[in-house]
Parts: sequence; C-alpha cells; structure tokens
Amino acid sequence: MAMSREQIMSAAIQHLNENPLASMAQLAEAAGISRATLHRQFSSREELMLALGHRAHEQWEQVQERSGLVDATASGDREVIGKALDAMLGGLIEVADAYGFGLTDYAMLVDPALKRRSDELEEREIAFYAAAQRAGLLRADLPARWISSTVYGLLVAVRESLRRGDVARRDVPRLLLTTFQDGAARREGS
Amino acid sequence: MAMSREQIMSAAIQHLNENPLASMAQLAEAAGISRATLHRQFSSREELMLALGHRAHEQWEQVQERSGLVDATASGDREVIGKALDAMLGGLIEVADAYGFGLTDYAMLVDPALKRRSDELEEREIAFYAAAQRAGLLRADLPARWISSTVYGLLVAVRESLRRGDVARRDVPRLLLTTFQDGAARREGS
DNA sequence: ATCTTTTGAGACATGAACGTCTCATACGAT
DNA sequence: ATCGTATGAGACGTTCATGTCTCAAAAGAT
Repeated sequence: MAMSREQIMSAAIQHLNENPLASMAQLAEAAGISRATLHRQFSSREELMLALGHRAHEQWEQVQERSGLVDATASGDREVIGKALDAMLGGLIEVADAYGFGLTDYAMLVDPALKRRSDELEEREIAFYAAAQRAGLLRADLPARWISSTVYGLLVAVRESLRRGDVARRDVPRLLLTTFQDGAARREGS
Repeated sequence: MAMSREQIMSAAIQHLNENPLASMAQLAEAAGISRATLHRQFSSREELMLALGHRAHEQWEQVQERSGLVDATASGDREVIGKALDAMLGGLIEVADAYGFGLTDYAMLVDPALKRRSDELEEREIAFYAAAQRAGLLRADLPARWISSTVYGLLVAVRESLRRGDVARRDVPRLLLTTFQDGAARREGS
C-alpha cells in the first residue's frame, strides 16, 4: 500500500510525541516505510519538520476560523465572544493533543517563516482576548499577552496530563475551561 | 581564574535556556573555558546534564522545605497551608526561571534516577494540594494531579512570558498567583 | 626562582545521523 | 502478460558532536 505524504506525516507526529528526538530512520519505521521512501517524500529532515510545522499552523488557523474568532473580536458582542472563546479553547485542545511535541519543541521555533506565522496567529488571539476583556468576559487587570501565555501553558499541562494518564480525555475540555476561567481557589460562595 | 564546577554549571544553564540544543563546545565557550577543561570537570555530556538535573531538583526540594510544605500538609490548618502555598509558588517561579530549559527538555525526563526524584517531589506537592482542598483553600472538584499539572503549565507560561519580555519580572508572582487562584474570567462582583 | 598543577589548543578516533545512490523486486495499470 | 513505476534493502560518502590524548604555555604554590 502506498503511503501518502499525509499518512507519513501523521505517523511522524504520533511518533515524535513519544520521542521528540526520533531519527529519520525511526520515523520511517514508525510510518512502515523505508528510509529511502521517506527521503523521496521529504528530501531532508528539515523539510519534514517544516511540513509538520505548517500543518500544525493550518490546523491552528482552522480552529480560529471555525470558532469565528476574528468576527467575534470585531463584533464586541459579549455573547458572541463567549461562544467563540469556548469553541477556540476546545479546538486548541485537539490541536495541542495532536501536535503536542511542537508545543515545546525548540526546532519548531527556529524557522523564520514558521515563527512569523505563529506570531500572526497569536496576535489574533491576543486581540481576541483584549476584546473579551472589553466585553467584560475576561479580567481587565491581566495583560492580554499574559492571558495568551496562560492558555499556552495550560495546553502544555493538558498534554502532560494526557501523556501520563492523569485525567481522562473526555474530562479535559471541562478541566481546562474551568481552570482557565475560574482558577483553582475555592470560591467563597460554594 | 579557575572556573569552579558550580560556575560552569551556571553558565551552562544560562546558555541552555537560550539554546537547548547547544553542543559541548558551545557550552565550554559560554563558560569561557576550553572544551578539554569542560571534559575534565564533566567526563561526558550526559554527566553534565545529570548534574544540572540534580541541581535543579535540589533547588526544587529546597523550595518545598523553605515553604514548609510537608508540615503544612500534615497540619491541615487552613492558614498554614495558605502561607505555604504562596511561598511555594513564589519559590517555584525562581527555580523555573533559572532552570527554564529543564521544564520542557526531553532529555531531562529520560534518566530513571531523575525521573524517580521528580516523581517523588511531585507526589509531595500533590499531597499538599489535596490537603489544601480538604482545608477548603482549593476547589475540591479538580483532581489534585490536574492542579499540579496546572501549576507546571503556568510555570511554562511564566518562562515564555519572561523570555519574550511580555511581562516585567516583578509582576510575575502576582500574575501567576492570581491567575492560578482566580482564573482569567471577570468575576461578577467586581 | 623553581617546581607542580592546571589550562588551552589542537590532533585524533569513534559513532550516529544524514543525504545520495544503485539495483533488484514488487506492484499497478493497461 | 507486459510495461512502467514505486519501493525496500543496503552500500557509500559526508558531516558533526563526542570523548581521548598530547604537549606547550600559563598559573599557582613553595
């Protein structure tokens, strides 16, 4: 059976999540193909990594689009923003779960093109958080950039928890959302 | 001037925070010594990395001790636990800042001895969070392990924010603490 | 001033991963 | 059944980091 480029990338991602330092030989084996064939699809390791990075960014961008992030930012409507926030966080969980290794992989951050793109996507989110602050949904006393970092950090936490089996996958969206929004302190009123 | 083992390790950590993939030659240069001298102090790269890992764990353990984490856990006293929580989070920020690269470095997690030690330290924290839950300080509806992961993720966020200059260092403890405790959502009552 | 120790520079061998290439074979389409 | 294409196995050369070693120079101690 012919392994498509897509299939190879999926297998690579899956394997890199277990061993971020995997060699081309290991990635080929993980995809069930020979090293030669892998090199026929991706002429170099760097090309493969860049392809993975771009794919991750595409998915990330799709999450933003599907959640209507930009429109919500422009609308300023509290309810619209709230719905977009939930949708975005839910989508990000899936992406972070799939592309987990990229969250903290140093090599991913080196390429200028990838860096530019992720900066761009991040700026959109930051603008969105700022809009959510103006709409009274998020605390105004926190820098929007810090909120963005917080979400990123919580996604890392999600990945770790899932990797170690600490929490069930179906519980993750609720845990992330409630922790992000309400924090871990016991509320007086409950 | 003779470079002590400690000084070499400090320089190495500092440099690894900028480039986690630095070679021995680069680490030697960063410490201002020759590659030969570096190898006289640390016979192999692995030995250096393990030494760094152990040092990080020592500092981590000191944070636990100085914050009185174990005693607080045993006491069950709400006020004692609250004070320990603040002290611990403050201390963890410093450690995470210094040993940032270790937070997400894959190689650090491989060594069995290091893994065992970090598991042990983590278990203490988890027990502490559980005590904080019983004392009514932290939400009881969140798994203590998830709370632990949350703190870890927020420390990653801190490191990122500092690395990019998004927030001032002096603001970090407040931001981390309030985000962890209260979340990012705007409270009704404010 | 002399002796001892430490250091730096560099050569050297080793091993791992990469990227290229060849060739026989298996597969698929016609 | 045949032809064209894709694949696997493996050899090959290259590069790079590692770890060892030597030796002359610098630093430090007496």
